[in-house]
This record gives sequence, structure tokens and C-alpha cells, in this order.
Amino acid sequence: MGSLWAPPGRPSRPDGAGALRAPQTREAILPLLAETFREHGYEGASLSAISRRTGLGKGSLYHFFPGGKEEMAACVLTEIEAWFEARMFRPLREDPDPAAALRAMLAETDGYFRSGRRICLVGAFALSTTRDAFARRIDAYFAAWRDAVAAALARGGVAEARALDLAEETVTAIQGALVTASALQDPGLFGRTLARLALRLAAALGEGAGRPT
Amino acid sequence: MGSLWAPPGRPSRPDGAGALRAPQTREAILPLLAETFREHGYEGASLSAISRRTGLGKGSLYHFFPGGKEEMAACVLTEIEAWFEARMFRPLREDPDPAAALRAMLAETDGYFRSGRRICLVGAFALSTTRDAFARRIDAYFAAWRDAVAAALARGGVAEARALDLAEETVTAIQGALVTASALQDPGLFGRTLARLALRLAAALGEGAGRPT
DNA sequence: ATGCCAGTTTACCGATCGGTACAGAAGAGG
DNA sequence: CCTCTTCTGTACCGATCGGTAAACTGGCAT
Repeated sequence: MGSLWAPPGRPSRPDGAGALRAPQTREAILPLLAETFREHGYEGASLSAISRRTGLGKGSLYHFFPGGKEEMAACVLTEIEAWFEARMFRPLREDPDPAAALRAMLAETDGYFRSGRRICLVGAFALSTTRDAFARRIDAYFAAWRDAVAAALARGGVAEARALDLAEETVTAIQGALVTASALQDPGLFGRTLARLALRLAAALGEGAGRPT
Repeated sequence: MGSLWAPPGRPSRPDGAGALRAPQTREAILPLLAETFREHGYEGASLSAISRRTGLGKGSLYHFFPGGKEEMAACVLTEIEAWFEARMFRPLREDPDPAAALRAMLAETDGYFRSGRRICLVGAFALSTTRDAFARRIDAYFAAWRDAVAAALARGGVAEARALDLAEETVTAIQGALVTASALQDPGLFGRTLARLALRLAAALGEGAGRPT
């Protein structure tokens, strides 16, 4: 039976560009793992679902991730952390133009979360007992996001306390929009939330720095 | 095999642990079910966990909820809907003093979610594929909340479009605060979010109705 | 050609999953 | 006392869970 559908000759392409066939590196697998965890949550993402999504049998999965499901989730979190650090947090902290960095952050947010059609894996993990297994990393992710926004605001002339408060509001609003957009199946909601945040951030920057010297 | 040692009549203790007896009505069970679903999510809440939490064996659970886990979750949702409708949505729509109703809503929110130490079950359901099983009810819950807030604002003199926008922001911010408060284990965050919302709602009401005659 | 080796397949493990069957215990009413 | 109904404990079901073991594959350097 199995010999029929099982492709005997596997073209092992060293180039990992093609996502059509089974990916053969950890890096290529991670996005598929992430999507599976997003859809079903950590507990709900069974190995068979992962196997189906990735096209890899259990043996292959355990070859790449000897630690099993927990290692898979940990690696996904690492990749997410790296992405946000490189694309959002570092620019927020270092871009010479804080206002532009904040606008770029909102644009990246809209892209990453597909205008609200995709959820935040870290936020979803935070809501169940899955949190316990990754508590430090979940905490660090949100703290880094908030602090990066606050740093940009502060460099833009906003007072420290006000910057932290507005940063907290920003991250909170984004997470809330992911929840309500999913719940209401209303993609427009996410864009409206980001637009509100853009206005509010710009306003704070405008007040903070009276006139650029 | 087991016929030899199987005791035909196991005299179950009439009252061994007299302290907290198992609740014997659906209504009394629901809060325990809700808490179990909150902690583990729908998929993660196993019958054994539910059995442990409620102190009821499978036999009793299936006696009260013949439909199994899905019926349990459905009943929990019904109870939640009723609570919010009675304590928050109806007052928002009908209270002669909309400003007071909005303040009361925020206070009820703080109480219900234990200042951010408790999560929103409906929001958590919305984030995974569990959503599919309860899609209509999840959608209706958030829509009702948003529309009730908008109705209160409108009766307070806020323009229709502005009221809806602010209501959407309010519900979204509350949900986001539940996520980030859980993630950062920072209960203060929830209170700060509610305080921000109180200011913003009051401001909108203040603008909308120039001077009360 | 040979032997290594990353990668895969397949079968299997004990545990637990959600759910069912049913006998027995507990109360209520007579 | 007996009976009927309501509730509960327990054994059991097939399926699936996360995870392991080992045989096999095909490519590659020697």
C-alpha cells in the first residue's frame, strides 16, 4: 500500500528555497512548526498534525528536534525573538529618526500579523498554562517590545514616564487587536487600531519636542 | 482476567471527606469548569483534569453533561454571556446615566478579571482553532460588548461614528491588557489600562455634550 | 566497492485521550 | 420494608497521545 504514494526518489536539493517538498533543515521547518502552533496552540498541536504540516515523519522530526515538541516550540520562539529583535526592536532603539522607526514598527506589525489574520504565538502561549514552560521568554518578549517603543519615544523627546506609559499602551493595543480581530473575523479592526496608535505616537512626539533645533 | 479480584459491591464511602462535598447541580459545577478551561484552554482541559477540579467522576460529569466536553464548554459560555449581559451590557444600554454606566463597566471589568490575574475565556477560545466550534458565540460576545459601550457613549452625546470607534478601542484595550498582564505577570498593567480608558471615555463624553442643561 | 552517515521509514511502547456501559449507592415516597 | 429515580464509581473501549528503537535509504568520500 504505502509503496504507491511514497516517492522513492527524493531530490535532495541543497538549496532550501523550495517549500514544495519536505524541507530538510531546521530553519526551513520552523515556519511550518510556527504556523501549526499558532493554529492549535502548544497542547493542541499534536505530533501527527506537525507531521502532516511539515511532511516529515516522526523519525525525521525527532532527528531535527531530539527534545520533541518542547524543543520545537523553543526553537520557534527563538526564531520569533530574533525576527522581532532585528526588524523592530533594534531599529526602535537605534534608528536616528525615532518617529520614522515608530512608523516602520507599525508597518512591520501590520505585515507580520497579516493585518490581524495571524495571531501572536507568544501572546497565545501567555494565556494558557503553556506559559509556565516558557515564562521567562514570554515575559522578555513583551518587555523588550515595550521598552524598545519607550526608548524610541524617549529619544524623540517624550518624557520618560510618559514614554513608558504610551509604549505599554501600544503593545497592549496591538495584542488586543489580534484577539478581537480573530474573534470578530474583522480584519479592518487591526488596521484601525494601528492607525489610532500612529496618531497617538505622532502626537506625543509632536508635543514632547517643541521645535527641533 | 479481572473477574477474579473484581469486588462486586464496592461500598463507596458515604462521606469520607466531609469538608467540601462535590457540587451536585450543573450551576454549581460551571464555575469550576470555567476555571479549568481558563487554565488549560479547551483542548488542554482533559476530562481527568476536569474530574480532579470538580471532584466528580466521569459518570457524574456525563450525567450532568451528556454532550461531554463540548457541552460543558457551551454551558460555560452561556453562563458567561448571561453574566456580562446582566452586569455590563444591559446597564450600558439602559442606565439613565451613561457616564456612570461606563464607569461601572470598567469597575466590573476589573472585578471580573481579578485585576488582570484572570483571563478572558472567550478571548482565549478566539485565538486557537477552538474558535471554529464556537465561532458565532465568540463573535456575538465581543460585538455585544462593543455595541453596548457604543450605545452608552451615543446616549451620552458622542457622535455615532466616534462612539463606535471608541468602543472598539475600549474592548480591544481590555483584551490586550489581559494578554500582556498575563505575559508580564504585572497586575498593575491592567489597572493602568482601565484608568486610561476611564479618562478617554470621560473626555469623549465631556466634548460630546457641551453643557448639561 | 565499500563503509560511513545524515535522513527516513516503520513498527512499536505505555499512557492518556474522550466517551460508554452498567452495577451499585443514595434519597425520596410510600 | 420496598421501589423508583437520581447520582456515582469503575471497568472498559478504540483512538490517539508523545516518544523510542531499529532497520533501512541513498549520497559521498575514500
